Amino acid sequence: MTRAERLRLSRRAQVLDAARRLFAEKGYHATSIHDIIAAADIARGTFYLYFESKRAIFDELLDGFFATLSKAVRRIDTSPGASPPLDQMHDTVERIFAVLGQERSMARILIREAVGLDEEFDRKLRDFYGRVTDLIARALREGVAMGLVRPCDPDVVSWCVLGSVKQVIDRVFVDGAGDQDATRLGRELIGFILNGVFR
Amino acid sequence: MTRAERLRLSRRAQVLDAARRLFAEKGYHATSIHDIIAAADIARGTFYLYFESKRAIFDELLDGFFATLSKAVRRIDTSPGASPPLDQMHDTVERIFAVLGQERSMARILIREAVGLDEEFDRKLRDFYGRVTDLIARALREGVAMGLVRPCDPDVVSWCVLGSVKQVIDRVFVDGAGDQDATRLGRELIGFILNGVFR
Amino acid sequence: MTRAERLRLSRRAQVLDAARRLFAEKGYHATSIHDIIAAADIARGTFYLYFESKRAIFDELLDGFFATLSKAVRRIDTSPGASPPLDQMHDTVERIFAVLGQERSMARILIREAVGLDEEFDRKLRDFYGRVTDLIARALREGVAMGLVRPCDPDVVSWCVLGSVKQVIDRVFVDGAGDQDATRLGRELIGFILNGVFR
Amino acid sequence: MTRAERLRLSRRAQVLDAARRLFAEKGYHATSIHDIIAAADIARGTFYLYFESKRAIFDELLDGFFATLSKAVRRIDTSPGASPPLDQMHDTVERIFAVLGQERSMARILIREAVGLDEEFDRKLRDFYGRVTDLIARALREGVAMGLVRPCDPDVVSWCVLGSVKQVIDRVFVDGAGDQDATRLGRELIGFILNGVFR
DNA sequence: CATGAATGAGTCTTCATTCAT
DNA sequence: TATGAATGAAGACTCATTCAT
Repeated sequence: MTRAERLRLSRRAQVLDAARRLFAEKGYHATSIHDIIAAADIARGTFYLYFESKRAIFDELLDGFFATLSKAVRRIDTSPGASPPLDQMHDTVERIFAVLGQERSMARILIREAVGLDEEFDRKLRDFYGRVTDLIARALREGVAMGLVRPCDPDVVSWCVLGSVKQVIDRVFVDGAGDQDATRLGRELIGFILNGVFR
Repeated sequence: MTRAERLRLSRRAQVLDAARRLFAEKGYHATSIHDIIAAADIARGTFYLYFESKRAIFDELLDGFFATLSKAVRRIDTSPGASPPLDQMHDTVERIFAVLGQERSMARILIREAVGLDEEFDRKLRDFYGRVTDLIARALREGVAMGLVRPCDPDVVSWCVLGSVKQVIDRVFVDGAGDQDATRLGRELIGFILNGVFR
Repeated sequence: MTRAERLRLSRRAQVLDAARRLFAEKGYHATSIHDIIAAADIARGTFYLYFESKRAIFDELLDGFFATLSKAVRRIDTSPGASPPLDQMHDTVERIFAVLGQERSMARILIREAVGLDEEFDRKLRDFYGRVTDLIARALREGVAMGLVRPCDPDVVSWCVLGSVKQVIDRVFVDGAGDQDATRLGRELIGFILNGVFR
Repeated sequence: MTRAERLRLSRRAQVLDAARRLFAEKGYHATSIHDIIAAADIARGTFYLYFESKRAIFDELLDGFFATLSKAVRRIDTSPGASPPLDQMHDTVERIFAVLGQERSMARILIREAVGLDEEFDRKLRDFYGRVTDLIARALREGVAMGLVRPCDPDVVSWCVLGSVKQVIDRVFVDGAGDQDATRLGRELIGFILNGVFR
């Protein structure tokens, strides 16, 4: 990598950083290009050298975060040698919480700012969450087949699972409801998902 | 009520209707006053005769829907003569689904467009959902005391319950995932909330 | 005069009154028809029953005040039996001050609000002040002829006289510089006009 | 100064120029941003690049003119070696007339358009004229002490002096009463101020 | 006479994007 | 690459005036 390329990359990162902070803080619409270039300390034209538009930079932030999150969410491995499904579930939840805890701005952007922005973004969100619920539903189907999971509509239940996770994230990482212990939260969450509220 | 008053009301309703449809369709920001008055077939000034601003009309729509929804959500009555808690739960879910089914635009506005609009709206949403989770958490505490509900953190679990409901609503009434049978959905949802996924 | 006519007149007066107060207080542009009808406690349409437009009511106020003021300003009578010119001058100044003292709102409107409103008003003001300076210039010419007034350009000096009077009015009746004794002010003013500043 | 800076300055000047001309011609309220940008041949946004608002540009014009005028008005120097007070007075009047003669638009704006615009502008005018009358009153007091000026209320007389000057300016530079010889006008004006009308 | 709902031209201002240097 | 001056479409909102009742 040449020096120029490295500079270019750092410039990009610098702008992305400023944008992420601002989008999380003020929201997409309330953040102007002016805000971003002021925070990144670059000229107006320079912004458009690295990004096509305001939308594009938001897009990139979101896509990057989808990728990060996707890595945290793994399909449950039910092959003989794998660790117990419950442990895998736990690990996924912990990985998700770890990512969100480190990138609260992105958590906020994902949960608050990207919602209802426009059709394109709505589609992206739907796709991402769709991939997640597909994983969950598939796991549920396997679970049912194995007799571990009670008979249910795996699709509807997968939405419930996703909704539970999202709402906990919203309260904890976006609203910032107290500085909760992520491990305990994960245990409560998984406890609910597995057992519901009944004794 | 005089004829003039009736006219006035219908005018308001006419504008509110157009605004609701547009906000749901295109989102808050993408909907301009121009769009609203064109859809309502009134003059620019007439809009401001009935509403203070674009924000104000959105506010009114949202507040009205909060009121409607609030009526659907009732505290679970555990006094001797009351019907079984489970039935009450079912009824609440059915009432919510009924309201949302009839007012899909408002469902969309609530779930998509009002999220992350600005601090004022965020506060409103937080307040509304806060009231709902308070009701749920209180019911859980009573349930625990009565030995019906397994020991858990009622707050976290109340978020999970809310999240489950919201996500199902999102998929069904906003994305419009097939024309699902509301009663069946309610049963699946409640099944999950009560029992989780475990057999 | 019929009862209806009397009512009509009082209505007019009521509106004129409100308008005068508001124009003096907030200025022509900052005063809206809404302000006027609210203050006069009449309906929007009623305003246009009595006055053609916002401009028209301002016009009427100004014209009325021109008439009142014009009555206060009298040509100096140099015929044999008349009272001394100096006394006449004094009397005119006192009459002007009396009118302005009673109608401070109109004083303010005349000096502040009517200036630079539009060409039509500028012309009206020019005409009024022109009539006044004509009177003054004519008196000066007679004075020169009689050997009372020093040789000078009567036009320029008439402007100076008018300017002196206007500025004193501005300071005293518009800015309200202390509650000055009108008689003393008049004496100082006339003293200056007659003798200038030299000993 | 870089080329860019020079360009920037000339742009500003170009806009200021157009605005000055328009404000003088049509008045503050009748001049729209549209008029200004059309006259200056710039885009709407460009205007706001250089000026915060319509008010701000008017402000700047007025402040600049106050500064120019203030330089023309000098305190009368009565120290031993100074030129005769009368000559100094003459010089000040000539300087004022010279400035106004060259900037008729600003003369009109000062005398007509800035009057009664709003409280802020009224205050500015009052301050400026207040500084002028303070200078005059102080000179008068010294004159009285030196036995040159007849005993009088220096404040009231200072208003008269200001009023005389303003009215002459109004007639000559704003209404444009003939192409008067400024020197002669100055002499007539000073003659009046010093001696009044009496022989 | 009185009303006040309705009108719509007109205003100021913002801001994402372009492009000559 | 980097700059930032320039652009102009688009936005929300005001208010004098009209007219059907």
